[in-house]
Amino acid sequence: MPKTMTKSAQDYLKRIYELTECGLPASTNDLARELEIKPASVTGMIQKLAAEKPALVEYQKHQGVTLTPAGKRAALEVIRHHRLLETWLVQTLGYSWDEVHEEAERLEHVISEDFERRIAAALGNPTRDPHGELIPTEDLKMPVDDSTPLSALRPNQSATIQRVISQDPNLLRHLNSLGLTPGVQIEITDYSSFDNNLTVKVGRKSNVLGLNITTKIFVEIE
Amino acid sequence: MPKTMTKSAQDYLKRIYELTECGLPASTNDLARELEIKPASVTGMIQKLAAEKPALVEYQKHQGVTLTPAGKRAALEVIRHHRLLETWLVQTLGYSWDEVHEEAERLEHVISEDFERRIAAALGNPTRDPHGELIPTEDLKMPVDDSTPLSALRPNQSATIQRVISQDPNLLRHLNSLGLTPGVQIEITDYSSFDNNLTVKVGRKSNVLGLNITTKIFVEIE
DNA sequence: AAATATATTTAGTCAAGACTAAATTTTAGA
DNA sequence: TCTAAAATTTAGTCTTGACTAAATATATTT
Repeated sequence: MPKTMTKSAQDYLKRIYELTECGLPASTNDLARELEIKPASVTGMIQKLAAEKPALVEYQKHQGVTLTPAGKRAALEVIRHHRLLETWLVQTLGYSWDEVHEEAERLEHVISEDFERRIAAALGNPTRDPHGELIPTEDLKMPVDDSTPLSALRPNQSATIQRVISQDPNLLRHLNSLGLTPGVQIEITDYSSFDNNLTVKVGRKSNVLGLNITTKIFVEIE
Repeated sequence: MPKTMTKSAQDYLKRIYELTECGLPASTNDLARELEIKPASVTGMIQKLAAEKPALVEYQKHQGVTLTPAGKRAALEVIRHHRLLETWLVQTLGYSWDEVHEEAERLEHVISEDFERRIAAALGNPTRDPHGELIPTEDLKMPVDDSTPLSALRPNQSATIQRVISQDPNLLRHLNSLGLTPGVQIEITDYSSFDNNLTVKVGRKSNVLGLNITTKIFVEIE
């Protein structure tokens, strides 16, 4: 049996950041699901994070958690590490975008600020990672993203793929085989209001995509 | 006060490997000093390592520890990671040889075998790290080193520096400024039997070096 | 060989971060 | 509104890897 994996404060903060991006506090249950640990364990850790000298989270019993400014900075630091690492694994070591997540997930906690600056510089201070996710800046601000879900497009609209929200290797490989990766130009040629399927033209090939996929691809409309 | 730093089994095995390279078992006290923890803590961990399903260390009360074959493989794995990482930090990110140790010390525990293979390949499967230390091979054998301490040389002998045994950034920077780095050709021009100082010529410059330094530099005699 | 000094081990604590089971709160349904 | 379901928290346990203090074993010195 797999020995119980312990999560760092960094893991909690990163997940809380993700879960609260919509503006709502993160619930204990959601956090537990994301972190793959039991809700009771989450409650315990959250109480600790809220009690830190500069509190990292805002917490009221039964009301969920949000990040304090200090907690948000810590979260963005880890996310910046993660996304720079993914970019760098792809660019310099030939990883494909479906292989990088796990490796970055471990490295993100141990690299120094010096290392972070060196890879950022070596990569030319990229703004997006291989999935198209925005990389927090060195002063720990998250750039605003104004992309639209592909599912919102309709026939005759053209767009450029900005980001793909998935760490599932199978889906990523599938999308790669369809040519649906960040930076690629696409055109909508058909729409079925019955099942919400979109027909998307990439180059000279067309693919019919269901909602399950089109909500995970974000584009910039042209 | 600094919170108590916990060491992994990998740290123990690596230190035990280093301490037992001379052929003798490693003592509890020596290990405790290397790991910067208390001897009592070492005893506890060693007992656990000796009790693992395939034992990682051979241990008899009051007699010190040695590595079992399984423990030795684990140690060489970590050492390979460390040395490949140091090499790679220097070659691809512009670290200097006095800056790499700390970073590699953290990264060595979290990189995957895939990552290891990728950097090894990208570096052309190097045999030595930036300090000239031999890198264990992929099948986890430590190559034999036949170098001689510089302190053993006498006037009129020429040699090539193979390795420098130190992680002290100050000493490393000093040696770098003297041009005494792995690969460099040197010649002995003088020897003082009074204080064991050697005069070493590098290029057209000569430096008088004391025993404290000449025992840390290993060379191949020509 | 005795006596002290040094090294090592044992015993008992502590903190982190997980878990389970039970208690409690909140939310939703009738 | 009252009750059942779902979510959350509390209480108490476990494991890991440190620590201190005390006990014991080995080494050194005379």
